[in-house]
Amino acid sequence: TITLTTLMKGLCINGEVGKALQFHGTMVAQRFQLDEVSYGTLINGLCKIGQTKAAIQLLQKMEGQVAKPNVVIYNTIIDSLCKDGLVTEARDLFTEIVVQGISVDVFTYTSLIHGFCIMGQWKEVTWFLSEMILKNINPNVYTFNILVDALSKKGNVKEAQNVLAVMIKGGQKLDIVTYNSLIDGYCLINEVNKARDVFNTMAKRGVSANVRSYSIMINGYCKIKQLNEAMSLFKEMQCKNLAPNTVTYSSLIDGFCKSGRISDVQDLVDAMHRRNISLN
RNA sequence: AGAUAUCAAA
Repeated sequence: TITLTTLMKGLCINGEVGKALQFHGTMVAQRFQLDEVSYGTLINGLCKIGQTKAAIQLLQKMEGQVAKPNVVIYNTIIDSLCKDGLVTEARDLFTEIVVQGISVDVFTYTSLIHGFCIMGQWKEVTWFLSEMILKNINPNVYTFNILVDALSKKGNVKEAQNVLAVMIKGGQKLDIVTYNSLIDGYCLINEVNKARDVFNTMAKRGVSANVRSYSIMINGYCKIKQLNEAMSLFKEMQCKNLAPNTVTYSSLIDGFCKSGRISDVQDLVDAMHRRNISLN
């Protein structure tokens, strides 16, 4: 079963969810018992290609099986519903499984909180946050990062900073995603110098910038037309063996275009070709 | 030894 599940996961990663399902069908026809992890793999495969409906159908098929849906499978579906913006449906499913006696966990709450953040439903965000804490399911770095990101995107970096303070007080280490989210928050309100401070502090705290951190900073500088600073970070990242990607180049190209520096744009496009970075 | 949650351009 483990071997077959690994194989199906491989097919899903390759974008061949259809083949994985076919394979599963063949197994079932031969009366081979698949377990909940196998079903979880397929359900996740469907969810990740935007087929939440089909995933739910597969979940319903499980209900008459020996392999019963577990919390991981429900978490997968709840997350997918949230990402589709169907937070009401996600919450209904959550209520239903709690009634069924399934022990929900930090994944369940984190997905729901993310969903309500995306929808801007802050009342629900705080509700689920307090509920999980009451149930002694402690928010982890993923949960906190979602809050930092959502507040930053809203332009509320002050509140985002408060979340960082809570994390530190609770002994939760900040990671690269925490910093990237906050840096982006400052860039979005055009406080690029503040963003740079956070970027520098992060290194001092032993968290090294990744390609995304550089892309965020470069984009911030491009948006305020500080192309020299953008280019200097662009060079710096490459000294650190961080390879700029399509997103990094897009920010730079956009910045140079808007400043009418077409020959610099040409150089960037040439560099992309040389490095086999796909243009989109 | 196998399945689920967080961050960047347009």
